[in-house]
Amino acid sequence: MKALIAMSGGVDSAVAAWLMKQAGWDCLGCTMKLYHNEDAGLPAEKSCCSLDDVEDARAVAYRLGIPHYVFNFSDEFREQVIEKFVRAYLEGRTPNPCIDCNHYLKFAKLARRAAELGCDAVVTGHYARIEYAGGRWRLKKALDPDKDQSYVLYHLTQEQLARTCFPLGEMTKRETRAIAEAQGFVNARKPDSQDICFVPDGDYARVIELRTGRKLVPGNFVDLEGRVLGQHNGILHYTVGQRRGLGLAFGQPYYVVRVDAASNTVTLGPKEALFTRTALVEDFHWIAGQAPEEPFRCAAKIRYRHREQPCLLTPLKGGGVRLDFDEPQRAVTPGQSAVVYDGDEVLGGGELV
RNA sequence: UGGGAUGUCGCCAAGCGGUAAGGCACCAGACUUUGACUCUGGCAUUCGCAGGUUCGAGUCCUGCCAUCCCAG
Repeated sequence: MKALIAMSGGVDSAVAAWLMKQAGWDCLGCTMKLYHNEDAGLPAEKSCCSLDDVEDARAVAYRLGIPHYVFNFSDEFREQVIEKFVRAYLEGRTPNPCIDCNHYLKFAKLARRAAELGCDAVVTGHYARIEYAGGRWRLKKALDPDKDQSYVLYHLTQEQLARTCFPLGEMTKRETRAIAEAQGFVNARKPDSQDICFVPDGDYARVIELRTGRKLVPGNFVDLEGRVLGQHNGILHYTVGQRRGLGLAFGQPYYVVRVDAASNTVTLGPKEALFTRTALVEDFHWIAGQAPEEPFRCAAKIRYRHREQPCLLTPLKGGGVRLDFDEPQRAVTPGQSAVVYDGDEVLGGGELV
């Protein structure tokens, strides 16, 4: 059996490759070139596919004695991830580009490439598990709850799951690092990645300005009743639930409650104003392949770093879903993804409206 | 111009003779394969200005300045 290993240059995918090799697979390593740092006007460092990272991946592949390729997917990445990211912000939403990258690049573009190369499976360093049970493939949370990344994988289909391996699904980060250390991988102590890969310094607003050539338009901060509280620096600097950077003082912390692109307005309010019980999700993708007919109870995550919350899911006409949480949830944010779980299993997900 | 009130960190605000609370904002760090949130730490040698009383004044006295309110 032959596997194509997506090696980012980080420890996780390096160890994933090692594990596959140990399991007796015929391994091919590859690193996707997703963007050019220069596009963001930044030096080539601290990102998931800079030159250094490619070199790290290559070094690990060499050590494992497996071939290593670099695929230039920058066109697809720009069209499917960066442009969508920019569009979302201009419309007042808050995107999660990692989800799109998995959806369109790793498990679509890369998977097709794998097939062309005669590989039976695509392998990544994600912390998640895949199981076949009850007549279908199931995506499940990683055993290590602190590292679980199943949230960003909800777009996977039955066909993709059948041809994907997540060797780290039952590992803890500690174990992963220990293996890397034992194997003498150059990236054994490399820090975990963070931030958006194509926005290494965290200033996403600047990247958007740079890419659109659009000057940000200041507008009003308003309170829940519509009264003007002050001026903002352009809608894309704000996201629902945000506290810092408002520059306004009211005896208590104030947060962004809503961002409205049409009126170029950012609504602010106290913490209590952020809680809502109902969330609407559009274009819900069901991993099993088909949507249930009836409402049912489950648990849903509204953002990456949060524990799923119990709720009632109601399928809607048009492929969407309504989630009614048992407890009001903080900062339901349009553009972020809601992912639904049944215990350890990911049932599917979609974008919050 | 009379009468009243107030002037303490960017904003709000304790303090009432004993040597500047707190909140918000802001900054830094931590956390984090999205944006956020959160957490920890930092942040007025100085109290509108100038004198005076006192061992000692943001706190008392005098004058000035500024702002607000009510008169007119």
